[in-house]
Amino acid sequence: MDYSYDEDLDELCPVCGDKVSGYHYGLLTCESCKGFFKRTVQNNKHYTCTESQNCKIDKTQRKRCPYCRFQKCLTVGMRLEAVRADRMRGGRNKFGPMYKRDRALKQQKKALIRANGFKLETVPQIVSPVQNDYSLSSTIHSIHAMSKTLPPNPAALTPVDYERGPYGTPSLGMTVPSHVPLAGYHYPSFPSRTIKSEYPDHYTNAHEPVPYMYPETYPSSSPPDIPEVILKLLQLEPDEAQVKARILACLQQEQGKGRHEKLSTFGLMCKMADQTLFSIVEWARSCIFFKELEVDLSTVTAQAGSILHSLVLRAQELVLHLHSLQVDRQEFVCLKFLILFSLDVKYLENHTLAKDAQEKANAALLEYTVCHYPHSTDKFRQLLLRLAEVRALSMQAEEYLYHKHLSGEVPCNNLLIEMLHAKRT
DNA sequence: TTAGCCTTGATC
DNA sequence: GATCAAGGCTAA
Repeated sequence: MDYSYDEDLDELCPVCGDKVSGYHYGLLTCESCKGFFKRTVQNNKHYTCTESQNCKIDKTQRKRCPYCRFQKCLTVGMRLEAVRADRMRGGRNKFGPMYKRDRALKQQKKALIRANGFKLETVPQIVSPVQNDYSLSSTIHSIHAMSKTLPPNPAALTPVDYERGPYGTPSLGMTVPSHVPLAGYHYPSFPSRTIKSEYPDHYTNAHEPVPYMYPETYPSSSPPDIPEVILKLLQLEPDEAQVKARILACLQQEQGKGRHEKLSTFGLMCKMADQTLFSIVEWARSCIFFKELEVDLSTVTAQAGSILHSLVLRAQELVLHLHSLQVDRQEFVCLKFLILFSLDVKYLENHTLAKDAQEKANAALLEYTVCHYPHSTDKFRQLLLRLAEVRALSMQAEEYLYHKHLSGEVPCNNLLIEMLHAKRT
């Protein structure tokens, strides 16, 4: 084994978090998990868990519960079929092209990171073939895919027989090695091992989303005149890295749970939404003016909820619009603040302080935009237009979520439900 | 039993 | 010939 072939080895084993040594049985793993998986499958071992089948598996505790360790191996996507029944050494298996593709994708992402000067949340592993895939990477992957190809309908994926090639045609041209996969191993938790497409569309699609970067529009030598309100708002901006880390930690906590406790992809999306909401609430509470408001929530006119699909599409359109406007950081914090004070709630509408806050922020945004973008006089009007769009969209999303909650389809946290109830009573 | 290192051999 | 993902070996 070559231990220094490229920077992929900086990655952590999805099973135990140890350093990866290369691709093993379908994905990048460490040497010990590779050996463990091989021994388990070759020797047809069956373990039992003395706890509740949700033991935490990390580098220091991976030896404690082989049952949960093997479960995790399967969950993250290690493939039983890659263990050879004939124990033939050397050579390559049919996963070669998949490893190559995965490498290319990682390289592409790294290039993107370098080009944009930021770090992506996660570099996904190869998509797991198992149907009950609860892994964090694949979940994020799924969410990502859903956002690009709504409506999310996993059933729409065409099942591809394992002996078919990556592009949906029989792999006549693909060399099948003389050695055969170990077919005798049956694991009770995965009764159906139908192999889905190894190369879903979202994996072959090279158009990865590029997170929007705020253009620094003023020359570094001469700091611009930024209105005081905007400066205060900038100070209040949450540390994005911290927010990301918290959401990731939360998801990783879910990852550590047993299979029966784990949330579905949609559940994890809700979890992410929860964490994001907490951050927004924290930000709102610390906002100037807002924290001085008296809390007296009132009713909001119910609007017919749109389907999630149209909401997401509209949100994507909105993001594109904002992107094309080249909203910079100063404008962005202003918009955020104005959205907070544009909520369709009576106590805000009738509150003098709220009106003052809106007017000040509006004036500051106008002053800033006109001052810094004298050649795009239309920009301020466009910003306000988008502001109204964000407001309408957020209200519809809120309605949608609330009705879903009432029908029991979406688990929402208490804070959100209290807020939504309060607005209606 | 684990996990680090070694050997093998098909593919590039 | 180089690569690298299989299986094998063995000290702890």
